[in-house]
Amino acid sequence: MRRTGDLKLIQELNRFIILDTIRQFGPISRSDIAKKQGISPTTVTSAVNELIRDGMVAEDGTGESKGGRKPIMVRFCPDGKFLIGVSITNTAITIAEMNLEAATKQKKIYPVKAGLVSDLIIQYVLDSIEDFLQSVDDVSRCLGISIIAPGIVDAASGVIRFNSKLRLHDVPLKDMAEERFGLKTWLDNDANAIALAEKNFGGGLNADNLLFVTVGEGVGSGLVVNGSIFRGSRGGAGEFGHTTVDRSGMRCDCGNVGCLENYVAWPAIYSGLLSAVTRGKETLVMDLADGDMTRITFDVFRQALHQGDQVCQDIVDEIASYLSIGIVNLVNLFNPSLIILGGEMIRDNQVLFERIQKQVMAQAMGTMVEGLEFRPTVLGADFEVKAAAAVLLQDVFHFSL
Amino acid sequence: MRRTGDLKLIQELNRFIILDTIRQFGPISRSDIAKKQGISPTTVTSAVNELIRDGMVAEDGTGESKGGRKPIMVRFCPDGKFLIGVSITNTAITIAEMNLEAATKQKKIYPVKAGLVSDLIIQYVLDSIEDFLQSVDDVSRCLGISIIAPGIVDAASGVIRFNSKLRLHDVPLKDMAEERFGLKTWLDNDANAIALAEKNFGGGLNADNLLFVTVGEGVGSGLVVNGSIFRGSRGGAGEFGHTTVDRSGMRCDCGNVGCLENYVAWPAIYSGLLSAVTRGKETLVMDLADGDMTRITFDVFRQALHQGDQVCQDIVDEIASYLSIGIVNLVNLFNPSLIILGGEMIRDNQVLFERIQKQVMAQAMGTMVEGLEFRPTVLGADFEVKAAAAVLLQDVFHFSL
DNA sequence: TTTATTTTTCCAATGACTTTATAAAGTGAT
DNA sequence: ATCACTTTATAAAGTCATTGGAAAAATAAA
Repeated sequence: MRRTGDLKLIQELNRFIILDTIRQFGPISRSDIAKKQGISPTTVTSAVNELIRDGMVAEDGTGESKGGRKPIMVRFCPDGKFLIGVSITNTAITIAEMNLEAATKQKKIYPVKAGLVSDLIIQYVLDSIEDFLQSVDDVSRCLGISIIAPGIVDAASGVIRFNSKLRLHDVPLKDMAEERFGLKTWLDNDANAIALAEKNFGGGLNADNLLFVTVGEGVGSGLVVNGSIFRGSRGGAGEFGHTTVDRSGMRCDCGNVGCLENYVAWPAIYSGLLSAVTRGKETLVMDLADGDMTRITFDVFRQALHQGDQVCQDIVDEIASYLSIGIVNLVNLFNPSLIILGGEMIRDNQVLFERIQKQVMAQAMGTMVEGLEFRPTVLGADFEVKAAAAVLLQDVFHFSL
Repeated sequence: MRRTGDLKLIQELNRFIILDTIRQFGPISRSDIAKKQGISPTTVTSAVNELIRDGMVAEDGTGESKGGRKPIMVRFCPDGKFLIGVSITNTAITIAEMNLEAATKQKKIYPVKAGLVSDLIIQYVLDSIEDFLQSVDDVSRCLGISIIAPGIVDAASGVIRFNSKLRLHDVPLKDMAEERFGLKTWLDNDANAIALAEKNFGGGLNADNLLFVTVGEGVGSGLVVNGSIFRGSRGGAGEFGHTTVDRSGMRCDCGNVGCLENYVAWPAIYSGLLSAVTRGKETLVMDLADGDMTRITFDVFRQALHQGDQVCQDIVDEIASYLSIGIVNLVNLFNPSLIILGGEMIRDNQVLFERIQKQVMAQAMGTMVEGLEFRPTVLGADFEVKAAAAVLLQDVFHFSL
């Protein structure tokens, strides 16, 4: 049943607008809030008083008089409430307590042992959250738990629909968490959440349509459309890694041919390096890995590249070429105003970054690249839990810091 | 400035919910509306009476008693208000007066002479609307004018940003029309509008994410995401025709390589037929065109195909192959639940339709094709103005008939 | 000191909603 | 046929978040 209009609705809406105004423009006086938003001073006063009672806002001294009584400034109190962010990956469960600005107050990492999959990993996630909640005081001020996970996630119903590595299939994690902890819970896809966090906390404020592309072990993408995460019909959108870029390319596990992931993700790079080595090509990677090919990692690759290794440079050229085709397709379809590149492959790889940027700007349609910007990720170490926080804050407050 | 909450807002919302309920479930009694939507009977009564005064709703006899007083049924009156739909194409301006169910009451077609471009075509559009408005009575019951046009259109600001054939660049058509006619005006891209109309009037009701693909003179696509049109950052989204499907393909005018449009749109087909003829291949098309290659049209091609012409069959195979790659990419990115195929190339071409369907279902990712449906267009002859109506009705009433 | 101005708050009025009550019009058992 | 009960529609009264106007508080400028 649709939400109908009643007095509670308009109050919620106005409280929300007023809080957002304080957050964005604070410290600010009650009078200025009223003027800025076209709400009567009376309403602002009562709303602000309530927000002060809730601990979300506090008075903050007096401002400069403009010819009369000095204004009493009010400011946003990000520590008035908090939330729990949870990130599930193949290697670790990261859990953090964060305030309303997604600043971490405490964080714990629960390692995932190899082979911990299916029901067991879900139990481990829930047990880890329970453990974490021990160290949290005043649960009444907790807005809820936000969980992000790789794979195909149906955010609306809170179900992990599919994750091949963790062997998850239709896991109603949101309901499970809500029942166990009695806290409202959100669940979303990791790349989408990171894209949202990049927009809201990472300086993508002016970009209503933002594309996040990550290249590492695999290829992922997250899409923010009109300010909120774009999800497909049942959450399964943005499988950028499995878009065809070469119709005469190699067959992929997914059933298609010429999938992007097969050309630019680490497994492809690794096998490219091996084949170069076996063909006797001169490359620094084997030296840097002490002759042990199992020790060829991203870092080794990056190091060789920085030292001018030709094999690595050729590989980067090829990655840039394939990735650019994929990104051009996305640009022509979505017309984003900001593209953020992340992941191990692009980190500390200025050459690749610039090559992609140049090629996309040249090949995408003219009207699409006007004003199109490229940026590396800026979220830093806590990006996973920040991403989780972004999902919750967007839903509760439409926050974009 | 954001809209703030006031009493008017809740009234508008409730009126809207009540009207929508009557439209969807009518004839229905006031009491049933109240129960269905959780609004008090009193509110429903006063809202319905107002809607009756506005001519949007009428009483419609009495229903069966369920043990008490007989209910007075009310029903939706689609003719209570009307709207003007305008479609701009390279060959004609089509204008229609339609009711709230997008049923045409009158329609005129204003032919566009070749070479009528730039400012002149815009003047011609406005003059045509003025002419059409002469034959409309009671402008006070007109909701407004909705215009759809090909090219890159910024719906939010009402500007045609770019149209190469009509030589339009940053034309603020919405403002021009509003100023001249004093009627609220909408402006949107044609393919997007058609996609929305297919969803709202064409039986795509259950599909919140719908993809519309048209193949004819060019390749176009429209995308409905979460029930409303997906537009890029400044309206320029869905340039499906210029997504790369073959990285080693031919260079396109747009600056990219291997663009879909170069393989599946009519100009490509036409030159393919010509080259077959000049190479002396046996084909029916020349016979059907009376030996005059300028008379080779879609119809000729279709006819030859239906008569089992091998050259045409091979071409259809190739179109299906390329188009499927493009659509698979879209499916993997957007995860739509319904794909609607339209345009001259697909009309009356069951073979192509089925081949695309089969190939996409086989090559797209497994989780994406679960429940994915394919359908041909169902809008019929007035599809252009119906599409325009869909844009307006969606914005004013969120209507989906 | 007086006056004007700005900020904040109190209070009554507004208006759209809900609840409660009432009337109208029916069903069905006695 | 009568009476008890339902269902539908509307009228009257009550609720509550808003607004506008007035008052109070605090300050600058004359």
